[in-house]
Amino acid sequence: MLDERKRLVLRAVIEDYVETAEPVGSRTIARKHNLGVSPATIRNEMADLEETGYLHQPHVSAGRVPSDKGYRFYVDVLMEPHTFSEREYGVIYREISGYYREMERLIREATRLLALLTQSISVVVAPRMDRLVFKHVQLVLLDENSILVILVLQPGIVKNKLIKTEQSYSPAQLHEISTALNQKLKGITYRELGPTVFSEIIRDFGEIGTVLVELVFRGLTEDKGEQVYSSGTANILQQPEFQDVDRARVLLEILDEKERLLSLLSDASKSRGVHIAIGHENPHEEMQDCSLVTSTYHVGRDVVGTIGVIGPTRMEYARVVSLVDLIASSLSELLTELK
Amino acid sequence: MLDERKRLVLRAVIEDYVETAEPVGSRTIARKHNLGVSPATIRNEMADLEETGYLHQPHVSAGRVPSDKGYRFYVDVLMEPHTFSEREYGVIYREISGYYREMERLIREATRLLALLTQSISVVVAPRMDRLVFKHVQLVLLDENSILVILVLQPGIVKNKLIKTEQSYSPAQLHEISTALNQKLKGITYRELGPTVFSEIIRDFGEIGTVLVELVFRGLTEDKGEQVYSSGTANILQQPEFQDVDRARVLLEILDEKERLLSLLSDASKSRGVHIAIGHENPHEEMQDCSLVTSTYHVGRDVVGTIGVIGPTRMEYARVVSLVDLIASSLSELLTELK
DNA sequence: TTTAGCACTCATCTTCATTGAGTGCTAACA
DNA sequence: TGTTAGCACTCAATGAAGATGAGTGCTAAA
Repeated sequence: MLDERKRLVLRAVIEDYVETAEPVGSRTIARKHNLGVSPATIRNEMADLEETGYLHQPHVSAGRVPSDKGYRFYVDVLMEPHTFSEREYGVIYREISGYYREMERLIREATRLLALLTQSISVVVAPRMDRLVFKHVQLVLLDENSILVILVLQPGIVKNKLIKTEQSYSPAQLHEISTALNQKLKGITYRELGPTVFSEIIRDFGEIGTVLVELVFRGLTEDKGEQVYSSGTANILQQPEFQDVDRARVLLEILDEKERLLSLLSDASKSRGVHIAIGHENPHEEMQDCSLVTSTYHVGRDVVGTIGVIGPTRMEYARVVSLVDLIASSLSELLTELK
Repeated sequence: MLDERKRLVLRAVIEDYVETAEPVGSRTIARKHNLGVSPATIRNEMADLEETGYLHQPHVSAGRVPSDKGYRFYVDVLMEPHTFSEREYGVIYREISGYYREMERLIREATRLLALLTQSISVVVAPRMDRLVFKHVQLVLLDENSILVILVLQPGIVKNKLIKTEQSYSPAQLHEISTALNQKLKGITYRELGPTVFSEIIRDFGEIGTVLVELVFRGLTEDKGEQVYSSGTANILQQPEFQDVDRARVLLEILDEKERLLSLLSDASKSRGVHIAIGHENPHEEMQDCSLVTSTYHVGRDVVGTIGVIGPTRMEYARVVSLVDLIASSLSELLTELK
C-alpha cells in the first residue's frame, strides 16, 4: 500500500485540485502544505503515484490531477469526515422540517437545500410505494359511476385515483367495501400484495374489485409511483469542468429523462447508507466524469428512497458526503415522525 | 409604415437569421429569396430598415440582425401561421391524451411534448386552485386525533391534507360535518370563499372548523397550489446564443426558482390566448435576450393555468406560436373532459 | 429608381514567437 | 540510500501580426 508520505502527497494533490481545478505541481505542494521536503522529492513521489495509477498527468509539462482511483483511495482512506456543529445541524434540520406536513414538499425542500449547500445538482427519488405499509383505504362516491379511491400509506402519504364503474354503488355498499378492504390491507405493504390478495379482492367485491385491482393496485405496483426530482441544475454551470456546453448538455439531458435518472440511482439504493460512485465507476457513459454521492432514506426501518448529489469528480467529498448523510437522516427522521 | 419591398426584405432577414443564427447580408438575400432586385438595392432597403429600428448591425462590416422591434413587426404582421395537418394534430392530441386520467401527468406530458417539438424550454403553471369549483369535500378519520381532509375539485383534481385536532371525533360526527360542508361549498370556487363562509365554518364546526379554515382553506388560497414545471432545459444549450455558459446559467437559475418563474408567467396569464413577449418586452432583465410564447388553458370557460415556451429571441415564431396554441387547446379540451 | 463597381471596415482565422509552469534526469550531498 | 539542487526540456497558453473575406456605403452610370 501507500506509505505515509505518499498519502500526504496524494491528499495534498487532491485537496489542492479540488480547490483550484488546475493541475497541481510539486512546487505548489511544497509551498502550501509544508511536508518538510523539497519539490524534487515530491516530484519523485508524484511520479510513483502516477505509475501506480493514483494520479495522472494531462500532458508532460503540467502538474498532476487525481485519477478516479486516487479519489477512491481518498474517500475510502484519507478523507476526514466533515463534522457539523450543533448549530449547523439545527439550522439544516429546521430548514427542512418547516414543511413537515406534506411529504412531497418535505422531499423537495430537502433536495433544494442539498443543492444549495453543495452547489451541485441534487436528485431525489420519492418514496417507493411498494415499500410502504397501508394505513387506511377508503372509497368515496363522487357521482353515479365515479368513485374516488383513497389510499393512506404509512408515513402519511395519500394516493388517490378516480375510477369509473359500469355498475353503480350506494354509499352504504362502498362503506362496507371500504371496511372489508381495510381489514384485508391494513399493516401490509404493496410488495406483499400477491396474486392471492388480488383474486380475493376480485372475488369478494365483483366489478369494483376487478377495477380496483387493475387500476389501483396493479397500476401502482407497476410504476411504483417513483418520482424523481432534481434541483440546482444551474449550479454545475459554474464549475470549470462544465464550461464546455456540450458536456453540460449531456448531463442535463439525463436529468430531463426520468428513466435514465432512475437507473442511475438504482445501484446506489441497494446498499444502506452513503454510497459513492466516482467517475468510471459509474455505469452511464455520459456520467463518467461525474461523481455521485447518494444515501438512502427511511421510514422507520424500511428503506424507501434515495437522495444524492451529482457533481464533477473533482468534488469536496468530505463535505458532500457529510451533507448527504445529514440531510438523508433528517429526512428519515421527519418522515418517520409523520408516520 | 413599411412598403411592400421593405416587408419582404425584413421578412427575408428574419427567416434567414432564425435559420442560421448568423447576421445576414444583402447578397445572401438576393441569392436565396429572389426578390428580383440586386444586392445593392437590398442594401439600401436594409439601411432604411436599420434607421427605423427594425434591423440592427453588430458591427459595420457585418450583415443585419433583427431587432426586438423587427421581431415584433414580424409576429404581428408578417408571419404566416403554421398550420398542422389533421395527422399531426392527431398525433399530438393522442400523445397527450394517453395520460388523461391524472391531471398532473397530463400537464407534465404536455410540457414534455412542447419542449420536444420546439427544442426549447417549456414551462407550465399547474391549475390555480382558487379558480376551480368544489365538487366534493370529505373528512376521513384516520386515528384518534388525525383527520384526512379530501377536496375534489372540478376537473378531477384531488387535494388532501392531514390535520391534527385536540378534540376527538367519531366517524358519525365527521360524516355529518362532511355533509354540511359539502352543501356549503359545492359549486363555488376557492376565490368565492370569503370571510363570511370562513366564519360560518368556524361557528358551525367548532374546533375542527377553525383548523379546517386555517390549515386547509386559508393555506390553499394563499399559496394557491401554484405548481410550476419546466422541461427541456437541456435543449437551449444547443442554441448558439447559449454557447456562453454564463448566459445559460442565469436562465437556468430563474427556472430553478419557482417564484421568479411564476412572476415571469404572470403577465401572460392575464390575457386570453397566445401571448408573445420578445426580448426587452420582458420585465426580467436576465430574460431580455429571450422570448416567451405562452398561452392560457382552460377548464370549461375558466382560465386555470398557463403553458409556454422560452427560447432565444431568434425563434421560429410561426411554428412555436402554433404549437403552443395547439397544445394549450388540447390540454384545455382534455381537462374539460375530465370534469 | 436601380444597379454595377469600388474602396473600406472589421471580425475571424492562421501563423509564429514568447512565456512560464512544470517535469525528468543527473550529480552532489547527508 | 534517500534527498535535494540544478538544468535542460516540453508544451499549453498568450498575444501580436498578417491574411482573408464577408459585408457595407458611396458614387456614378444606366
